[in-house]
Amino acid sequence: MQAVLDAMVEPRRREILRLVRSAELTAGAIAAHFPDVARPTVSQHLRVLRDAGLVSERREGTRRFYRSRPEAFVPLVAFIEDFWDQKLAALKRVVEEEPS
Amino acid sequence: MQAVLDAMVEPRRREILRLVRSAELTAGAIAAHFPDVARPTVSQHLRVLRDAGLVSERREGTRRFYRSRPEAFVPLVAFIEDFWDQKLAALKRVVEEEPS
DNA sequence: GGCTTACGTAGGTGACAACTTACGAATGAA
DNA sequence: TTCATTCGTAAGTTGTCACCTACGTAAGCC
Repeated sequence: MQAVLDAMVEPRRREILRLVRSAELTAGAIAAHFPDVARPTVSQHLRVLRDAGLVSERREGTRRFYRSRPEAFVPLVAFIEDFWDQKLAALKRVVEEEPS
Repeated sequence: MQAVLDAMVEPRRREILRLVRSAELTAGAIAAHFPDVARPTVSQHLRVLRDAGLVSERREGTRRFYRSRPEAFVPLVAFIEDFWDQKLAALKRVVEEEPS
């Protein structure tokens, strides 16, 4: 989960995730969406995303296709859902112990 | 959402969130859970969490009580859920266009 | 074999963030 | 008012991360 958060905290990496969430794109196509950033930088972003499991890589000749792996979000969502549960439990305790 | 991620990416800040998710704690009580970190550092972490809306602050005399605000996770969860939806939609398209 | 295309890796730079010690502000008690 | 308690703020240091340019690798084409 640390790796997932490290990857997600960078705005450009989140933008990359949005690009490949419904379509498989090559590294070049992805880089083309960031004219203000050099291509090797995008390569590094893709590596971080891949190491975090947030995207998968498929090689075809010299090209590499990337697409999102939403499964990687599961631990993060579990972490957050824990908060909702605990909050509700705490609220319940308060209500029961202090009837208005 | 950027502020929420910036706050969450720090392991100690996530630990603080866990501490105050089911109980209201003072800054001192929270700092006591991190013997290897100076108290002002915890103060700074609390500020980041507060600015992100992840915790609320209540002052009582010289003490300040903190507790978690799970509502702050909503935009992040919405972002992630978008991926599940798009993934399902993409899968549906593939299935319909390429009947086994 | 040479050349092009597509992409990653290496190494160095600048900015930012987490940490520290020292100090300040505000409340409460003697 | 003086002192202690509780906590935040200020300022400086260090490590990490995003970025760049230069180079390396691997596949396809002439």
